[in-house]
Amino acid sequence: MATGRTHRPATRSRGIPEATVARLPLYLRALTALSERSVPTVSSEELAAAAGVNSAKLRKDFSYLGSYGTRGVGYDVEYLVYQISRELGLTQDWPIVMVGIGNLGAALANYGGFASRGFRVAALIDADPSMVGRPVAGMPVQFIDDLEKIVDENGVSIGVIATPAGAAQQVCDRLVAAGVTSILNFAPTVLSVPDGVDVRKVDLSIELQILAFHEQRKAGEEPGAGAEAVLPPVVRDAGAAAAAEGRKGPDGDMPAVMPA
Amino acid sequence: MATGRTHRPATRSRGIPEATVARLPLYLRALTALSERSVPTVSSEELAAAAGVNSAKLRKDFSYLGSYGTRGVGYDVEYLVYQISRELGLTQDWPIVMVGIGNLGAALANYGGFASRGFRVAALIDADPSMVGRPVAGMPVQFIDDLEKIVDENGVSIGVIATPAGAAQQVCDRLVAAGVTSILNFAPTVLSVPDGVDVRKVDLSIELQILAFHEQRKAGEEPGAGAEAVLPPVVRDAGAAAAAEGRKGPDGDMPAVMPA
DNA sequence: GAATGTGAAGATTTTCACAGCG
DNA sequence: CGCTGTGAAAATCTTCACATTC
Repeated sequence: MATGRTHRPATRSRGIPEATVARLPLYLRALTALSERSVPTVSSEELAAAAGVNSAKLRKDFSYLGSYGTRGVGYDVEYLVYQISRELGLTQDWPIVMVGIGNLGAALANYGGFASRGFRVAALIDADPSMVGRPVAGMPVQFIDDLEKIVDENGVSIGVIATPAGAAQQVCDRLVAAGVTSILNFAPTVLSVPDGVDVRKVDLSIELQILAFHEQRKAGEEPGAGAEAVLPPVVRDAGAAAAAEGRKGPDGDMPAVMPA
Repeated sequence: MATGRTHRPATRSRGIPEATVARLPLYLRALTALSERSVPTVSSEELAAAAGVNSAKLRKDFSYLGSYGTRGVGYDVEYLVYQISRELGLTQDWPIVMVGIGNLGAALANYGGFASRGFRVAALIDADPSMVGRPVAGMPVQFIDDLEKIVDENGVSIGVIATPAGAAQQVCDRLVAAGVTSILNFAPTVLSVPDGVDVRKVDLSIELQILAFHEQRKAGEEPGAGAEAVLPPVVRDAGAAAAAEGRKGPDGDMPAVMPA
């Protein structure tokens, strides 16, 4: 590959801010729920509440798409569903392949929300020969040797990686070489891809760690607030570390001994 | 509840920017890998590459934690592992409960990365009586009626929701009432929680939709670049919409007929 | 009157670039 | 000299507040 490396720093998507794009699916879901209840129109205030954002942000977001509302009235639900779907590319059919049909992969394959809304699981692929042929979510698992063929024949451009961390980069390389240009990565690894390939990662343990950070904060804060008794969790044996000389932390203090 | 509502807008965590907090787990993982390979020190450049960020960002992030590096040398791997772990609150033991042991819940329970690094699955809970007692990930599923008791007895402050969307808010309310103050939500719903409770959401289909957006972009762009043949996906029947009057989209044009 | 659409202000995040220390 | 730590600039994102339109 010539210029290829990680990330895509500049290529901003035709004016629509990334932060807005990330919220469009939220709006779409809220709108779909309204649509199913046959609600004809909705105000920015109501829709924002349903989507869990504030109304100014929602209106700003929509302003990037165009003027789809009516002043004094609100937004036409069906119309907006269509416009956002179109913007997100969900009026097309996106065949996807899932690689790595372990616990998580199988759960994802069975997950309904996956299959809905324009995405179609074209194939499930695994490297374990004993998995091959076994039906998961009503579809036989295929062997990884056929990955390139499967991608090619189905015109797949989106791949989902749910393999163990060790296999992820290799699988990723093969997917990319076969023509996949978007990857959703569930393996706890940083994937390196050439320019022009998008990677999104979903990492369960990272989310938990972020929560733990905030949770820790709460424990040391206002002892009256919060819900019920927030009993401070037991302090574990405290991992490992090297010898410190003249380090300064923002707390000022640090543990006198850092265990190895 | 008195003031309670959604989100927590102001309460910035003791100076460390949220964006930085979100990256600390990434650094930690990269550092842990280095540690296992017994690498003693690492430069911001190397570590940044391993974590998939750029080095200026990494150094800035670390500067919020304190001066933990050595100029001309780099960072002591073990020391940094310890400092970041501590900052994230991972030197404590966090008992968590998982509610909703369906496909996804079971997969999560089995997911190793969940149990590692300070998190301990204290209980698996489900509302389906036929699940109760069944062992999942070597642990018997408990009935949802005991939720409050389980949370209380184990001092749980972090809950994971992997129920169907319809049950999520109800489960959330019970968790919060029982004393849980951080929630990781896998159900495709916006959860409403009182102030002081953190919610993080992981949504598989949203991630896919964001990828689809970028994928759609690529198709309409430079037809030479990208990998191999990017065959444009088949256009589906195009969902639903209302009649349009004088709307203007940023493209100027829009479909003449919008199917209902 | 009601609610959108949006400039402008404010806040946060990223990047630059280099002073300062080992 | 090499690499960290960090002010300052740039970019991005959020919020305000109100003119505009139905």
